[in-house]
Amino acid sequence: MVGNSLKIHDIVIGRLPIYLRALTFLSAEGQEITSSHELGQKLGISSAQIRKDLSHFGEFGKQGTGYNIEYLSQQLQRILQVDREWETALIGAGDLGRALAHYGGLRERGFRITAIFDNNPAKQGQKLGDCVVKDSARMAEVIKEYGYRVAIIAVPAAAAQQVADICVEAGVKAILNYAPITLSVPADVHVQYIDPVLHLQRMSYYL
Amino acid sequence: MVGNSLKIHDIVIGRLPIYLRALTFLSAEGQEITSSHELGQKLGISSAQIRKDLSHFGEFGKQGTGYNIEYLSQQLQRILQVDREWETALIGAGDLGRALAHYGGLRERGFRITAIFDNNPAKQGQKLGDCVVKDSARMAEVIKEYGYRVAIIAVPAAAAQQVADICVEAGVKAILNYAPITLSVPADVHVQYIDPVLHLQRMSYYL
DNA sequence: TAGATTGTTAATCGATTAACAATC
DNA sequence: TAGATTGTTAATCGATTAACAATC
Repeated sequence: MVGNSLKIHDIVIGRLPIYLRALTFLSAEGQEITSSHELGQKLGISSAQIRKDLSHFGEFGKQGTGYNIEYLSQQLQRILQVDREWETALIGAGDLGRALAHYGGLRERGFRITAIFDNNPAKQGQKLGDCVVKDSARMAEVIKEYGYRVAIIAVPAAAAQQVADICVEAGVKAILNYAPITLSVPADVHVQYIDPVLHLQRMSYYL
Repeated sequence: MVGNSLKIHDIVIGRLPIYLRALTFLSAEGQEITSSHELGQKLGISSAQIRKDLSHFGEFGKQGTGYNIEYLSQQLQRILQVDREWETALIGAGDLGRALAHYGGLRERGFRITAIFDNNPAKQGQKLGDCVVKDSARMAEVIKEYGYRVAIIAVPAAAAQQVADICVEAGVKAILNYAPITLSVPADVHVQYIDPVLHLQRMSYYL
């Protein structure tokens, strides 16, 4: 059955990119067909869970055969809205900003950094990846003019909330925040966090 | 009641570093006391959940008053085993490795990169943060000799599984993996993943 | 056909929350 | 005391899994 009207929970959405990543990997290896069992084995997820997750969005497999990798990839890309390229603003041109600007994996998977801001005059004018670093003072103006809806915050913790406020005010609806603080944003703005130390501390508990 | 014998679930462990981070932030602002309600407000987590999570490990608050921030911080650090410094090996001295090596936040919060490896001869011998980049060929030897139990993988996807295998064989028990693939490791080895694109794709679903 | 695998149901399991006695 | 907040219980809510008919 195609998408009954019950709300799909975010935890399900969170697994779709993992499935997509695994499918892309298999495809690159030349494989054409896979099964929920094989995918589950590789990802450490039960096959039932994978089938259940996918069933929220449609029927993508064939009984007895499994899933066509290319087709399922395309469907997941469509569902996740990464069958297009999202212009992404990057705030912060430090070491981390530099790494992100140079990372080709973003573009391959639906996101392209096309504007970079930093408040350090020494960085402004520098070329990083495809972009020239702009003054942070122009952030609101540029985000509004080009209609950026996705931003990556890679500035120190002390500046992150202020940067987020400017992004939100300018129309950004999705923020990937590398600063080690929880941001305060309106309910219609999505935030995801990356803080390596949280992950390390979670593991050191078990050591 | 202090730690009844039921297993504490990993999802609870995963929130403790977030609480610790918020407490450190409040402490830096000069605040001495907080409540589950205040913490929850700042983090977007219910106060009941915070109290429940903490109750797995002991009684850290006072009725009518709340929690002493310094005391609770210390207790969380002890529980998470970050009341010490974990020597951490970093594999990969590209842009990302460089950003990690320069990032002071790791050391402040319990993890210190004291060995860096790269298979590119041009990188070997370079100084990055406190370390000189070593040949990846020496990885197993160095990890064994100094007893590293924590490693950060910041190499391209194609090399990540092989690097993980070497780390595991040499005794590493906790891996933070930045490569966009799911690693295959023995059950007693913990892996955490950071892939910015997974987060971005999770948000673009809603745009 | 025989074997394999899907999509879905129902049962189980785990996580979250509301509520409140205890008490600072 | 009066007000506030903890730690804990019980109820609710959500997520996962086992099982299987359908069918390729």
